[in-house]
Amino acid sequence: MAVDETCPVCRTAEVVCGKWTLLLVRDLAEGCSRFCELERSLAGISPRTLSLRLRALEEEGIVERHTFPEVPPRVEYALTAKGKALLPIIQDMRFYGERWLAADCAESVKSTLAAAVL
Amino acid sequence: MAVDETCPVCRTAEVVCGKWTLLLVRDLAEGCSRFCELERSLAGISPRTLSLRLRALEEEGIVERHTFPEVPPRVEYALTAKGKALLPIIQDMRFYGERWLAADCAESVKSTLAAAVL
DNA sequence: AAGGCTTACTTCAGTTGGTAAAGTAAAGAA
DNA sequence: TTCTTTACTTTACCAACTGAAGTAAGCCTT
Repeated sequence: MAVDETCPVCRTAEVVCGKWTLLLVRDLAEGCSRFCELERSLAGISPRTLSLRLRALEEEGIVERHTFPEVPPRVEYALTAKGKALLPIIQDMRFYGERWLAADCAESVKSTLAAAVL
Repeated sequence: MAVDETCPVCRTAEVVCGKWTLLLVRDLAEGCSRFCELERSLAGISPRTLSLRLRALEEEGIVERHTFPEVPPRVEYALTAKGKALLPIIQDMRFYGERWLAADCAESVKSTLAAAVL
């Protein structure tokens, strides 16, 4: 990616800015732990991307992977402490989305005005 | 992108998860306002990407653009209130980067252990 | 008068990252 | 014997990003 490694914001951006990464962390935090649960929860993700993302996050020490030698195979994923430490970012994103990116877009102007008043 | 529009985290992710977007917002917050300043600050960004990103952020109401009809041309960019509202996310990312992604990678294990102790 | 200077871009060809659809393995159930 | 389930991988394709170069516009030097 060739971004400045001395900047902590850049380092975090490299970890976090892949598509789906933060949504995946959120779902893991909310209790989804299996591949197909995550696949269903992240409607639209391709299994290839989910697989790549999980592997990358595992390498970075953000998720832990536990395999159970059963049939059909069972694999569970969980956040490490390093992964859970990302949750404040997600909480800020939730707040921002609620406050500034209203689901019905006509409201966004109103809320901008409301913000100016507050 | 086909992500769930009813989820505020997803809505924010769509705005924010382009490469460079958050770094650009950070630099705008820190006072960079002109195209070439941003280009220098975001070492490695292509002018095409910077241009596309600025336009997209302008459309989303995150950045304001002011052109001055001078020669050589001058264009200044600034964050709107909606743009400044992204700064807590960036602050969290800075904290995460400092705490969990140490510049000298050998330290990351140590800091994980330190975290477990705290 | 010719050419260089600066800023703020655009254009083009090429690489990287993500998607869609299908395939694989393994063993118990019908 | 074929069907099911889970957790993927494979292949081919498309969209986003990169790097290098080019453009416009007018003041400044030679």
